[in-house]
Amino acid sequence: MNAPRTARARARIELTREILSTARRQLGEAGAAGLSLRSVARELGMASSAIYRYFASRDDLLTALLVESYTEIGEAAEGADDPGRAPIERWLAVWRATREWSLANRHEYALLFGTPVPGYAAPHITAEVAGRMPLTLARITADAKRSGDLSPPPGPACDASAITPEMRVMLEGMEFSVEETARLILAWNRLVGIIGYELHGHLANVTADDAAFFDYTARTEAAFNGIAV
Amino acid sequence: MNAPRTARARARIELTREILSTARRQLGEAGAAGLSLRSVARELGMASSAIYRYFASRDDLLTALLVESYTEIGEAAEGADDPGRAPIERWLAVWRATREWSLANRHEYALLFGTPVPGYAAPHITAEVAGRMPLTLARITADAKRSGDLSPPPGPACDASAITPEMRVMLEGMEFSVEETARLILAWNRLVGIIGYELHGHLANVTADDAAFFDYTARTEAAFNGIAV
DNA sequence: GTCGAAGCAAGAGCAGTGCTCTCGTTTTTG
DNA sequence: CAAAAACGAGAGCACTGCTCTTGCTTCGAC
Repeated sequence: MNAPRTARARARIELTREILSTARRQLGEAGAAGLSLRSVARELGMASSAIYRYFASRDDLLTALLVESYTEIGEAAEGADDPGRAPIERWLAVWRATREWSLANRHEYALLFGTPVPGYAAPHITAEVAGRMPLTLARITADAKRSGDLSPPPGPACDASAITPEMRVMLEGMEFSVEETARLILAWNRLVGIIGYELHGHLANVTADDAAFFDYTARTEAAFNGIAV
Repeated sequence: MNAPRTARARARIELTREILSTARRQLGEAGAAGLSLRSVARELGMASSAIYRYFASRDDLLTALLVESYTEIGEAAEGADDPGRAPIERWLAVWRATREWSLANRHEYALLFGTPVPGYAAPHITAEVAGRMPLTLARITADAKRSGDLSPPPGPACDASAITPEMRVMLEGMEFSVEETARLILAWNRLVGIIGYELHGHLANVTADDAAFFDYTARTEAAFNGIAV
């Protein structure tokens, strides 16, 4: 950890933070489409060209916000998990915390799981931080399995070749079967998907009580993953 | 059906079609973000301002493309369904057709199920046409139930108040229970969600054989809805 | 048929965008 | 102390969605 030695270096990280935070605020207000580099610069009282000393492009700024958001949703999920409680309680808590973060940060959710705005791939950089939320679900399932509380219902078989070896590495030490891994992937996909449906209005004329239906979904997915009520 | 009487009226619907089709092409190439009204006008050899005689705004054009895409994905799903076959075969065929349409029209998929680009709600206009794809799944399930082939596994209960009465109306005549309805909603959500994951790269380091994992997902969801192998 | 009204295409223009380049100024470094 | 690197500001480019005005064509009622 090298501390900033010069005053200029200190000012740089300070200004970087300020740019990021006002960009975050504008993202929360107008969404990714409404986030304007010039507007951020205007708010900070600097020339728009000066921003480019800190972020190479608008997409770079968005990527920074992407990483920040992944971290936040990961922290929300992890923070809601209390390993001392029963698996189903832990499961529900994490699901609810993820939903609540998403409802409170819908534009950030859209940035993470919506349409990839420009064309950036955001590759391995976010792989670490993007895994925190789904890993929380995996940890709960692994703990339940360790204590013998995992009783998944029967279902279709999944070919082992359908899942990457990287996935096995990511879940290292949890000793999941192929089917258990596949079901975890589906649970993660479900959690993101059902929130997306709620946020994007696809449940508008379908669901009357979104929170209740979300809870039903969470319990359904818990049961599918073998976590008993 | 009033046929266009004047030459002007005929030219109008003709030009409207041309605008829509070149806009659709540009959408397929560059995505919704890259769709430019001026560029469409340029390609058609007309002034950009002239477009506004046919579409009140860029969002209006996008909404027209949205309706068109909903129709296409609905037709793809319906067209893949052969009522003479076994429920599981029908189910898989519809799922695969929906996935294939989405892979071939990823920008259109993004328009339908991705981040709502501007701020348009696109309300009851699309409710009819948006329901075609999920209704195909419902019809298969209803047919299976009618012939006594529906055997859904046990699972959490869903409170009836969580689902809207409109949903009951939409599934009129199919006589689904609350749980069956809820599971259908989840199947529809799953189909869209797992395709979105594949398209947006969330499965990049997770899934090795996307088609195989999709089939596994389809079978899983079939079983959850009571459709036997 | 005539003639006013409506429909239409084109162009200029406004406000905004991302991004680049240049030009002084300031700060850091050798 | 001087060379070098970092920096902020401003002008400018090419683009966007959208509006307004200006003429021209077509339509429909008298």
